[in-house]
Amino acid sequence: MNPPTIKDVAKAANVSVATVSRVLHNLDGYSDKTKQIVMQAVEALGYQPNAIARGLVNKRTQTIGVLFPDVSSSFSSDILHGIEEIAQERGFSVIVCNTAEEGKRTLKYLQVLREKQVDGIVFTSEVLKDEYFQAIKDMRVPVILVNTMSQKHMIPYVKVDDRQAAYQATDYLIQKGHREIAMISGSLKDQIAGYPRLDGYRQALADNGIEYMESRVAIGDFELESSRKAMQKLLTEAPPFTAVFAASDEMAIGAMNYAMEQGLKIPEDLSIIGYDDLKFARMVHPPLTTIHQPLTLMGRMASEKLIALIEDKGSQVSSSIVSHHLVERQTVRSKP
Amino acid sequence: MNPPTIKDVAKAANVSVATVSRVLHNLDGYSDKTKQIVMQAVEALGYQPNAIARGLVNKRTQTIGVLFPDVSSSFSSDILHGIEEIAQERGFSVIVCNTAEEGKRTLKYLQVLREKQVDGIVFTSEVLKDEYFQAIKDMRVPVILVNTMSQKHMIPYVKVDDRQAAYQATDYLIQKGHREIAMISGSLKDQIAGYPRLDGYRQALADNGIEYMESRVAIGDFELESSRKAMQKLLTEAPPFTAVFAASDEMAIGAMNYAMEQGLKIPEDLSIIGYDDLKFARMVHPPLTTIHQPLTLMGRMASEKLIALIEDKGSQVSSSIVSHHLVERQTVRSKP
DNA sequence: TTGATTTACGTAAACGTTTAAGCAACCTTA
DNA sequence: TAAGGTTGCTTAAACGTTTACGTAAATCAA
Repeated sequence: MNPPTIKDVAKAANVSVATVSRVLHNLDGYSDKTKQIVMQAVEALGYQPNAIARGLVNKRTQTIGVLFPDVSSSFSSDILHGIEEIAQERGFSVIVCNTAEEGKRTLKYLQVLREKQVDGIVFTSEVLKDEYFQAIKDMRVPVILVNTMSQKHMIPYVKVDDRQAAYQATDYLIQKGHREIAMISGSLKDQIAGYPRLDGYRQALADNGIEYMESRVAIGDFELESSRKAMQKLLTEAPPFTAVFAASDEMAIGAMNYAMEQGLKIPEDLSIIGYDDLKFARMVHPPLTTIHQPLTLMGRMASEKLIALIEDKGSQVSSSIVSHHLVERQTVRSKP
Repeated sequence: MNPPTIKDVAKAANVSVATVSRVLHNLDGYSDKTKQIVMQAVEALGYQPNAIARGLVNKRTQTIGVLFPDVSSSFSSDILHGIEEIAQERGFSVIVCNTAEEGKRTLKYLQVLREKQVDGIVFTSEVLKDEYFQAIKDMRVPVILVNTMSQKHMIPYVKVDDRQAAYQATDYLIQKGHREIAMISGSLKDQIAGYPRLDGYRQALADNGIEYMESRVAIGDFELESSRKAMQKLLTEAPPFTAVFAASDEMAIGAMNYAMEQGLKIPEDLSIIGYDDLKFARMVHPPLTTIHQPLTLMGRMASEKLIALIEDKGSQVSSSIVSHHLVERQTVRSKP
């Protein structure tokens, strides 16, 4: 009635469970004949190993936990895709956790992951608060950061160089002949995707001898609605500009839509460049020129690193700054 | 050195493990004083239960597996979000599986889920092949279908009525005064999102006394590129039309972009209605009028049903046809 | 032939829980 | 006071594996 266990197989094959276990694992210590018999019994009973029991003795679950601020975002799910791909290749399962950016939920999830004895954790797109760090440290499993990093703790991470990418985006606009360039930034308190991108923008202006004007930067929250407002503000209050660098694709698109509604033509009247290259960047019209972040690749890399740490404790893995690149589509025009 | 176990707690509190287990589970059979002592020991040692050991004896892992054809799609990740939300509320973890629509991968994943002793499975957006069904049946855990169903097997599912939704989309165009209506459909072999939607379209035409013309339907694969081609074909080969119903948002957007590139104005020259209401439907310009599928809700419902089946075997849960609705944005105009 | 080595197993402990069964001490009740 | 109940525990088996250790038989070397 119950699923057959290794004992049932042993009984059926008239050997001990140790022998069954050994043939199942391709160890040695049995004759070819016994191997045949055991295999037949396995077949006949339809035996499937129980990973829970195995996990108990091995202290390994072949499972990793992944935390996202919002699993349903295009951003997160691309990363997840990469993580899952490698994990599955290497025989690991992944438990997804949606933190909703809430500390309580996050901590609760960390506890669940601990109780479930996951072998490692990847933590994405949020700042690693001290309490999270402590919780993870307590559970003594490796952790990899994706699209975030920690100054305070030496934890391997995978991310692009936001400052440099923002620099490049801005510089591109400048090379295209623009000199009055506005920016729609995320919160400056955001040490990952906020401040550094603004800083890259500022640096690019400086290096090209263009004055930085605070009145030309508006702050959003990386999402659509906020950037419509930001755009409205820029259009009414800022000194004139011919191009905008938005710190996320979603904000770029919000800005673009608002501008179009105001009768501006993109890119004829206004050039826009985004950041992320999410799937919908190429779906909008005109398709968005933007900074590409290789999210799936980042997920894969994180998975690789994590599994390396799990399988070879002792080994040190380093952080990776992955290379972004600018993808030219149709929202930026050359200014004569 | 090793994490403390229930035995360590027992030793520290000078009681048996059974007693510790009971106070941890709020059963009775101990005095208030012992409870205090045990709790103190738990605190002092920082004891955390081991869910693997627990799973072994309880034959319950509090884990469910979820299979997606493509985890990174906006569609899947919205469903996942809903599933995760309820699961976490009810104390379940979710393992994500990306089948990539490959039979081999799917079967491999089903085996992994079996070995990991998941308590239930949700299977989404793909036809449940016989071999999948057999594998799941063999593992004797409940399963819920989302955005798909099985004629052959009685398995509870959660989905919208595709035929009816397509009917409604088409009928809406007709009510808006259109009579020459093209359709960009998915593959007619697709028994879920392909044929039924075409059929709904056809039925709506018929009910309004409009002739169905095969030359006005083009076939795509639900994705962007295919619908550009489909649109091109319609524009060059089909009898003139004033509106298009696309069987997915992504196809609607591809069609829309192609039309705009050809100089058509949306919705002045051509009305378009989509299907899905994915996140980017409101991001494009003009924002897409479309059929809303409540994906997150569907995920939640699936989770609820699955957990009900897990917790109360014996109980029968029914399928749900969830209600879609049409969301009016700006890609359809009233024809005078 | 003898002793050593190898082969082919079996035995049993261990992993960290839950829980049925048992039991001593105390409390009722008649 | 004896029989029965209750309270507050402990003991030990069980869940399904892995694996260190033991051992009998077969093989080998000298």
